[in-house]
Amino acid sequence: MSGDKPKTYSIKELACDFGVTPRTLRHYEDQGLISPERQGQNRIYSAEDRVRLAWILRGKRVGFSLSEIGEMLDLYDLGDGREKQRAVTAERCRDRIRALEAQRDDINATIEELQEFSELISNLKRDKKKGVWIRRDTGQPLQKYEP
Amino acid sequence: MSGDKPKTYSIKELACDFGVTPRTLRHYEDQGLISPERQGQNRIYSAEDRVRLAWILRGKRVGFSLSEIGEMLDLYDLGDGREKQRAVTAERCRDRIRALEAQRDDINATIEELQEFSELISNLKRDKKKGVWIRRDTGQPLQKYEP
DNA sequence: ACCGAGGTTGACGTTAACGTAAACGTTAAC
DNA sequence: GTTAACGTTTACGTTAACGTCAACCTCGGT
Repeated sequence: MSGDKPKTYSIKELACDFGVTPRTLRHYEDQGLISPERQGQNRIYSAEDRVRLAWILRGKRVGFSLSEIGEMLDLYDLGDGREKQRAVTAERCRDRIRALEAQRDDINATIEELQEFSELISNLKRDKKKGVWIRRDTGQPLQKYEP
Repeated sequence: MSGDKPKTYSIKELACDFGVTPRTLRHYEDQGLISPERQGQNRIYSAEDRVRLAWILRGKRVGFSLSEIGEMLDLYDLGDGREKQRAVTAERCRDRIRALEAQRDDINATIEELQEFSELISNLKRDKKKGVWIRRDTGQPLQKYEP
């Protein structure tokens, strides 16, 4: 009735859906990040695999290595479920969060500096007499890094 | 009076100040990211070099490659200062900003998911009868990824 | 004179994350 | 039946960002 054909994907389908190559997916499998089912030899990817892959790729975009991503995915598998183990898992989770927050701060700082700089050079003009660059807003001449 | 000894740094000083190795600094120099002065053979790093290095390392932390960082540093040197060139520079700047903002969104999404998950496993408890995990808050059993 | 602590330049090694190519099997189309 | 389009495994190649090591200089101290 409802779950007749849960929609699966071939390796190439899934790959170009996400803008990567089949080789990449096989590589992720070698690293234990995804384990699609098989029809004979061929890999069959499920909707869950899609979600996992999305996670992996976002992990990559924010700068994690494959093994780090592997660890994080392992967290989702909850280990053996013992209390202690779960406490460790939760703590690792929070570590990651802290690292990500620090990274976000870095990004914000970088954005700000780029923003300032972009505005600076957009507002720059030439003082014909002195042959020097000055800022249209403050009228100040350019300090460091004069061209 | 004011600028007597503008404070310089040896390679090792600067390196451990930033928690990297001298080799790393030489490598960055090979890639054209910093060009310290020389006293004979020895490298002498200035305060400006320090700032540059800080920029480089933050660039790394947010996931840029050395060559990308190189391009960004080149931006600061303003090319030859021609109008067109400066327009290009400013646009590239804004491109970078957009990329960084996208990355920040990714980070935020990842943080949120980790947060949710961390809370989930902290609130998890065992249903002795059924031998299954349920959530302390909702009372719901665990769905996907059961251990 | 000698040593150790710092510096230098090669140059080769390593790791991660794939790319690329070879050699092969399967299925659908012509 | 053969060609094309897909898949498979195995294995070597590549790039980035350094690590590591050798072989050397040079300076202040004892």
